[in-house]
Amino acid sequence: MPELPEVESLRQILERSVVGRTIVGTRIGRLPLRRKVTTNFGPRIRGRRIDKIGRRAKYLILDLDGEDVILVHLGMSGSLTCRDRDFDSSEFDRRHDHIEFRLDDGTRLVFNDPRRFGIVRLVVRIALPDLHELKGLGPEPLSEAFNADYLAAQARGRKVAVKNLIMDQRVVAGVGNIYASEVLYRAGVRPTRRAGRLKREEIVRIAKFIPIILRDAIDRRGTTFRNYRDSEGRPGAFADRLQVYGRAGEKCYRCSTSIRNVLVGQRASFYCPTCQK
DNA sequence: CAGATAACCTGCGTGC
DNA sequence: TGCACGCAGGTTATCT
Repeated sequence: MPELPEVESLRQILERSVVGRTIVGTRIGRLPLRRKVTTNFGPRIRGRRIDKIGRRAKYLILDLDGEDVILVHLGMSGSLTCRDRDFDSSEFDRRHDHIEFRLDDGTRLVFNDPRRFGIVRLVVRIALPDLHELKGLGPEPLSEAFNADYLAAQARGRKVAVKNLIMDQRVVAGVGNIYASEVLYRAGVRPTRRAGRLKREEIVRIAKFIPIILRDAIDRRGTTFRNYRDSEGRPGAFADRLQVYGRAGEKCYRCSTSIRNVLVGQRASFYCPTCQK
């Protein structure tokens, strides 16, 4: 269920805990996931050192020494957690633990995903840019490439609801359902507005708040709405900052109007009918 | 082509 | 308690 801030928080945790560690073995649980991991997975990564942890959109990229990288997507229900050496191995959950990476310091990195919408793929590094998963992704919302002019160009002539536009990974990579609602609340724009009908000033506000909200969420290690936990088992503190998501029927913190929940593109979308036009 | 919808899969909370 | 139902933070194939 993670969006960009949750994946980035995970990246930062792994950067501190597993970079420099060598994979000494793997254990396979249920599988398959949304895509095949690769053939010969275990033998191919045994003995490889994890050199770097990167991120692109909601994808995590574990850089190994040699030519391979491991691409990870958490889907709706995935998690990648560290288990230390005294974690009882009988607690390996064959139903939802799909892959366990055993590291040379005795810890284990476990990919768990009940709904199996996630992806773990071993690919060669040079193939990364052409990879089906990464190919069509839009700019990183925290990069210079994402700005008001760019967003205006993307919105021009489009009839989709603005919320769908900013959740479209080809337009901007990393915004999901929670942060889309939060961004539009801060920008004062209703989620149902047609993208092509937005005024320049509204586009400017949306483009401005996307990185602001995402950065704030990263600083707070993401959002725990239901049961999301970061890789160290801690809930994300951005939950306390949510202005509209999950607050249907509750009062807007700014004007006390009752927050509404409407379906936009089959997804729950929360907004304040007074603060958002 | 853009846009809308269905599908993928499982768990959990709710209401009867 | 049991059960049917709706809903979930994502992506993508397939329709119109």
